[in-house]
Amino acid sequence: MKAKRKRTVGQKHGDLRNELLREGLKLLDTHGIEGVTIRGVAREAGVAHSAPANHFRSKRALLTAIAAIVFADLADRIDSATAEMAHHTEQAIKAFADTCFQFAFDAPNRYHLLWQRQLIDQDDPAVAAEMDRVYAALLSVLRQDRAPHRVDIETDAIAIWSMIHGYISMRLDGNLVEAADTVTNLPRHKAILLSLIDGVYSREVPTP
Amino acid sequence: MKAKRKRTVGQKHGDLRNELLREGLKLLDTHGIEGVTIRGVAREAGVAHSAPANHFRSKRALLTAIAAIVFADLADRIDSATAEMAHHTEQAIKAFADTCFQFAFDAPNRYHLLWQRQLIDQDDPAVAAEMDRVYAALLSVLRQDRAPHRVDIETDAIAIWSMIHGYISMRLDGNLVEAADTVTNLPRHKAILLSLIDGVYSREVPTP
DNA sequence: CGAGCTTATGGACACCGTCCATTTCAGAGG
DNA sequence: CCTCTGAAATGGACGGTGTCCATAAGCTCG
Repeated sequence: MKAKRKRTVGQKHGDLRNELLREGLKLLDTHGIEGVTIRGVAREAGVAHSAPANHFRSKRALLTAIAAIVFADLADRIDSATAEMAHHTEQAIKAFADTCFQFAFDAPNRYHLLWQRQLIDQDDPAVAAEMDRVYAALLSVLRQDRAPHRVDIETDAIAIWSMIHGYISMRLDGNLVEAADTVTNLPRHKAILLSLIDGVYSREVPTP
Repeated sequence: MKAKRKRTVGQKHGDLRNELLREGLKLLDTHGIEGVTIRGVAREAGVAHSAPANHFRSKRALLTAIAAIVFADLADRIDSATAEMAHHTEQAIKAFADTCFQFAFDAPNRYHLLWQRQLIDQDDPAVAAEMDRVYAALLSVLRQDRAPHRVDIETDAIAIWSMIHGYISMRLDGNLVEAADTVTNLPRHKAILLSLIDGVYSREVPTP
């Protein structure tokens, strides 16, 4: 019966893989994406510089594994936030957007990592699964309590996600906005964006 | 009178600085942002690995100079595209958005570089000036032919830019969209986005 | 107990950005 | 004309990185 048993955790170090991931998240938060390095996480974990190679075949694989954790966290938050609003579509959309805002502004480095195709493998099964959970949550919110005269749900999802992600990116990267603006006007901007999303949700079908 | 004269161009190499920038743009297009390296541009230009140090104090300075060129190109395109529509606000907004789409999908690496705060110095005078030109073009478009019952122009600008930049980022990074979708549906998505922008432009004032 | 596999180690290599001393050379001033 | 100066280019060095390699250590199971 132990034939298919999971590998025993207690090798030399015990649980180095997760230890490396934890240190990677710490470095990500404190020193940015550029601060996450194979030798760095090894150093923080107190092992040789080449030890991580046994758990991650490349730096890309390490960052991908970290991104999967971050994605799962985001998906969890979105799920629980929208679940409370399951029967109120408009509130659920707001909850979805607000969860994204909160997450991105609380941990900008984590949010950034998720979309860096150059650095992570978005086709990785774990990453793709968690990304699908986020997308599925948005679709699920849009699916319920739906007016009959709308365009298809995917189109609404693309539009809403464009606005949410675009505003977050603009704020995190400082695009086209004065620096003074970025701190003081966050609540106002959030309200505007949410009203915009309302507009998307209740607009007519565009002429094709 | 020659005391304040500009430095003669014909030093040893003649025009190494611009040569390095040209090679940098080539590497950016062909090998992505990660492919642009000080030693790389020096190699392509046929000079010593430390020669660029005389013209760019750091890699950040090199990438910033490249970004300034790219920004200027984008601003030029936007200016000429919107100038033709100077008396038709709705068409001008579409022209602005379409120019951004075209630019980003034609040269994704260049577009990406513009917003990488980690890599370039957005407070650099040249970069900031060109970024302001883009923002000014959007504001100028919104300023003319304006209905009286709107929110302030900056708010509209933020909303419109969020959608344009968000949609581009989503497409370039493959966010939440199936790969098959990304190629086939571009014209459709563009139409949808433009109709969304119309919605922003003609919406009512949100409750503050 | 010993075989075998996984894991950890330390060294090596090729890059990279940056700093440094040195050399080269165009142009200014005597 | 000739020297002098200072910017530009060179080559070497250092520390850091990702990746590969041979080796050693430790656990599991036959």
